[in-house]
Amino acid sequence: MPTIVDVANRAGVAAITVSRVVNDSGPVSKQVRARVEQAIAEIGYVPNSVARSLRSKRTDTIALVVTDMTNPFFTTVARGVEDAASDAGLMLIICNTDERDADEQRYVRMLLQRQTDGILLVPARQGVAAIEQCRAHATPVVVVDRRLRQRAADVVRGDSRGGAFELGQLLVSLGHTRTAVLSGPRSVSTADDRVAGFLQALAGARQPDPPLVFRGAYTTESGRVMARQAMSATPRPTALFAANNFIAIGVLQALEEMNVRVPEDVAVVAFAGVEHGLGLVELLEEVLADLRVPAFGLVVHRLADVVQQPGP
Amino acid sequence: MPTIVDVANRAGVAAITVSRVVNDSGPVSKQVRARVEQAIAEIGYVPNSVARSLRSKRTDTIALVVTDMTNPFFTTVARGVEDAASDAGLMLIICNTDERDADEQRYVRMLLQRQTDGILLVPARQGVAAIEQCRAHATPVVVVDRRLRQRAADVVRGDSRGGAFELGQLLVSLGHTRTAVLSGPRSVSTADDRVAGFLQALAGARQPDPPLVFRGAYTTESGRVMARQAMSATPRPTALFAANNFIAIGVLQALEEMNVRVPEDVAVVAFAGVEHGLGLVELLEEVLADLRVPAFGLVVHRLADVVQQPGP
DNA sequence: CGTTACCGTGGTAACGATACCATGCTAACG
DNA sequence: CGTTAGCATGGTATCGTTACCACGGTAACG
Repeated sequence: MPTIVDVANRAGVAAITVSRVVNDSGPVSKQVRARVEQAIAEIGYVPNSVARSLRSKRTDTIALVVTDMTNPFFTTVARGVEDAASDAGLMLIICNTDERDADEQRYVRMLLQRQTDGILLVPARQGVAAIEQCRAHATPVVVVDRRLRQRAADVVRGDSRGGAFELGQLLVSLGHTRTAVLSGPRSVSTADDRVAGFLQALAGARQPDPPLVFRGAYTTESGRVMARQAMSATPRPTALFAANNFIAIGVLQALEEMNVRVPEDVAVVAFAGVEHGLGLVELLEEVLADLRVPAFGLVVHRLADVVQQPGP
Repeated sequence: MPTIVDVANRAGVAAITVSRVVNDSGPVSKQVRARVEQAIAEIGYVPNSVARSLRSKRTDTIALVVTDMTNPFFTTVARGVEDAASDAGLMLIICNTDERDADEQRYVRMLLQRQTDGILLVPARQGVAAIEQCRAHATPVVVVDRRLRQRAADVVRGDSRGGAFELGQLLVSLGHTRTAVLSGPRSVSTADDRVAGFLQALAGARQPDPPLVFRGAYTTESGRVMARQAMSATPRPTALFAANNFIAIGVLQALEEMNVRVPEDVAVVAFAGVEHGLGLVELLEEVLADLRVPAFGLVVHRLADVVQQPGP
């Protein structure tokens, strides 16, 4: 593989001059530039970003660590991030943690070793260890789609509580008297917030029977299990609220297996639509646009209702 | 950020010895190993993969270039690839070309500069330029989900023609007499193959009216347009075959807008299910397992019916 | 005309790690 | 006891690029 020195020799200049031509990073006369460009074309020189990164300390690479990129919400987020990254000349590494803390930390460690310029993290739980690692390495992190107990990092997230509140109100307005919320793991902030928002909406409506609360995982399988539990309660719920799309799929599967018709026998609503995430995608695109400039420690948070300010 | 030399100084050994401890790449006595490990812990040393890659010429990074990761088929593929890569200690970069040759080439150029160890490519068209670039750079490429005219690279793909043939047979067996196939762009092999397989199934069934063929893009919008065109043909088709999931969504949207009921008024089938891709995902996982060992020039193709052997 | 200022170019030393070769030392063996 | 083998460790060069500093030359300016 030809190197910058090969180009330099062929063009009869110094390596640094070739570098100036390639990166447009200094003054080069028209003639020399032409000679260098010709030499590059002739020997098929491709600059080596690894060597460049070693000197410049920038890899022009960012990472998105999600729980599962198969979830359409995260797919949409990832696509938005990739578009923005691409516009900024960055490449995107994607990692799936499946909500496992150990994998999250393993990925973050690998990303730090690679000198990734910045990390967008959807923490499995609270992500404290991972965030701490990044901080120690002076690598910018932005937490996506999760609220943090400690204000350890900048956060960009959708409004889980508000969305769940609205869905709860919707069920109330439809006249449902016995509802169940089927949510994700404890200490995952979106799962907590969706339960809280839902219960808040129901609390105002003085129902004869209190809403049922189930906590499982953000998976289809868990959705099935919780749906069966919910439907065997007395009195039987007339409406189910699935806290994410996978749970919703599991719920629908279980109901079909049980020959329960939707919506005739039971109503199902879900915090699932990608539309809930669209604002998030746009926000992330802006985050990335900023990010380009010095680094991305200085993310500007724009929307107070969907965004949590970083700690002091 | 502490370097290997800092660790070495603190432990009172040479840098190379620290390297041996970190990578387990040579004999180190128990005592020295302990001293080094303590020094690493004390100063929080994190190895710099960029420097390592410069010497070792391996980045432990591969890339997946798809047309659109939002497409559930590619999402599934990407997830499978990421799992396999992760098991092999590799990280995964994802790129979206949106079927644009220019973006494909731009991404491949960037990936080559970064010394990516291997590229999984879903070509926008035939991908000749991109494949040629990789070859010139001696970087392994595997083409995914597309048939190539020239046998320029190893290929792993699903059976578009066979799948479409089966769907065609299904419609025939249901008694449909006028069908339409709504497919993707010309010279995209899956789009061509799905038309061909479908027509082949219909050809055996001597229909009163020939099947209609529409070619657009693999997008929702194009699906809507083609659906409207198809439904205004005389005689009106009794069944539509959407060649991918986005076209299928567009078709269903258009039919709803037109107040055409599915399946009462018109049947809709689609080459859309991720299930069509599951075998592909497993194959890719095996490809990656192989890849780990020397590089991945030597991909073993296992399934004659879904795989095309590389040229000599 | 002398000074300042910048343009164009190059030399050299890093960046942080590892490949390669060398060396001292202990253990095993006939 | 001498020789061989191999373990444990280190020195140095190198991967390909860019940061930093230096330097000659020309143009602008008072």
